[in-house]
Amino acid sequence: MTRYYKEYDHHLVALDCIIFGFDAGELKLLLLKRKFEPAKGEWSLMGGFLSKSESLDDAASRILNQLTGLTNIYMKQLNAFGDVARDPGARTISVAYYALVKIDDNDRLLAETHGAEWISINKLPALIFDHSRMVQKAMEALRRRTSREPIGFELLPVKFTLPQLQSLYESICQEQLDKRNFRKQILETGLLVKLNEKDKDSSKKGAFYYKFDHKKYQKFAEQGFMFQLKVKREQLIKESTEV
Amino acid sequence: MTRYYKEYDHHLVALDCIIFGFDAGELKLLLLKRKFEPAKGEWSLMGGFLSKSESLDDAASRILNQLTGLTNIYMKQLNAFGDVARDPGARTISVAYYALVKIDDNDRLLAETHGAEWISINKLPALIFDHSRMVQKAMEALRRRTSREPIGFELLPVKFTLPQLQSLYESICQEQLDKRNFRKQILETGLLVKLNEKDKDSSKKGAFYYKFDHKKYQKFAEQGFMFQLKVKREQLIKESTEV
DNA sequence: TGCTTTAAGTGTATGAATTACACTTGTAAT
DNA sequence: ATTACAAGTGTAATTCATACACTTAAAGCA
Repeated sequence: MTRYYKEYDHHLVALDCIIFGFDAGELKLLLLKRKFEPAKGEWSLMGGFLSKSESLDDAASRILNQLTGLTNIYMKQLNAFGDVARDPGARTISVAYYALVKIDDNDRLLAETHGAEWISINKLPALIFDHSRMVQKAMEALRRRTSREPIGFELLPVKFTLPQLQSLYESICQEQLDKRNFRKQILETGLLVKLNEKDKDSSKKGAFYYKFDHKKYQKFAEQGFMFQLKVKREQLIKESTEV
Repeated sequence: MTRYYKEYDHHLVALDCIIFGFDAGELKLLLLKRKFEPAKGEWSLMGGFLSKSESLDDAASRILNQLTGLTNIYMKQLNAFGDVARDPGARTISVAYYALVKIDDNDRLLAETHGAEWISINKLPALIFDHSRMVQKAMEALRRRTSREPIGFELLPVKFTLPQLQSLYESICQEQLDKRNFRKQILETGLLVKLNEKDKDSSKKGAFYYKFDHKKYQKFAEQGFMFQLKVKREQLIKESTEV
């Protein structure tokens, strides 16, 4: 395999995962305290190194799985970060991925055994290296993508209520939405199926559960149609410094 | 520097540049015939390898400069490509960048000495490895970004006419635009300055030259305002499969 | 039992933005 | 002087985004 290009430098390639979850009305990140030097004990994203035999995507999935036990998770590459001194341990290129997971109690347990914690996006501690910048970029990417694709559902349980969904969108956009306009818009897509069952936890009246119609969405997407939630325009414009 | 992480694999890291230009009413890419094995003689993006002492961004700029002699070019990271067998020469991670350049005759000359050619986006040859996929993604990124930021100007001479600008946008969006609506929209931004001079090449009447008001845009951008050209919405939605 | 409390759920009217559309103008060439 | 060609110009119709307030269902408690 390595017959060519012999004369060029070789580099460590890391993967870092920005893992988003939604719980108790808050958008959260799964962070951990670093267990090794350098910067041992400081808050960090979950990361790991690329090995010869795996693709970037595979490596990112493996690393997410190590921490959460989860597979088949919505994951997208964010960006490669390659400043010379970004990691004081060694020259390292890091490819960041963001993941959207449904927080549930099993995963919560596994994460805890790794010393990981779900921390609200509004209360993030300082992170090592350039991890805060990665998080910043991931938030922007998430916002832009959410407005074009129904990825919010990746962060909610299979059954969810409209108030929950709205609250999720509000967390992502960092902005209050009008209840009636939100419901009109989201139901207009025809991608939500109303269930004959209510969530009684958050109110006496109870809110109907809905589920997302993945099959229908699939069909639409294939035909070139895509979901687009219209958040106030200025919001998107502000966030659009990145591709 | 390399005290930590000793036990992990090291990798070749390449940079590949998708170089966009606009000429004769067509959006073009600067491509070259590969001068070395493997895949010698086949069409390829301009690329090179990352060295220990430079950041990804610096390396991408260096590589663009090698081919075109240009500096201070609009360049953005697109994505990292890391399939195990993407380059048959060796396991290589490639970070792709796209660049927007103003094609002019000097650069054209330099590029030619490297065996590079400007080729219309509509007549692209087969490219080596995963370069076609990179180009595909770059087109999508360009489209999305163009609708939010006035980067079209990076592809035109300092002085340009509105018909030229419209033609550029049409090439990028792959769609006909209405002349009156386009002019209204673009002039409404207040970012174009009309010059007292006409381009007579393309018509007897001649079209007034305009230039882009970078300073004014800068001020707007700092205040959170950003240019947004409204291409037909479906267009953008279709293209939004990537971040 | 009925009164209170709480969040869920519902429709319309106004203004803004997008779209569609056709004729006139300026100039060079004949 | 006439022709040919692209540049340049405005308005009306429609669609979309926004703002906004009351009713309903059910639990808890007097």
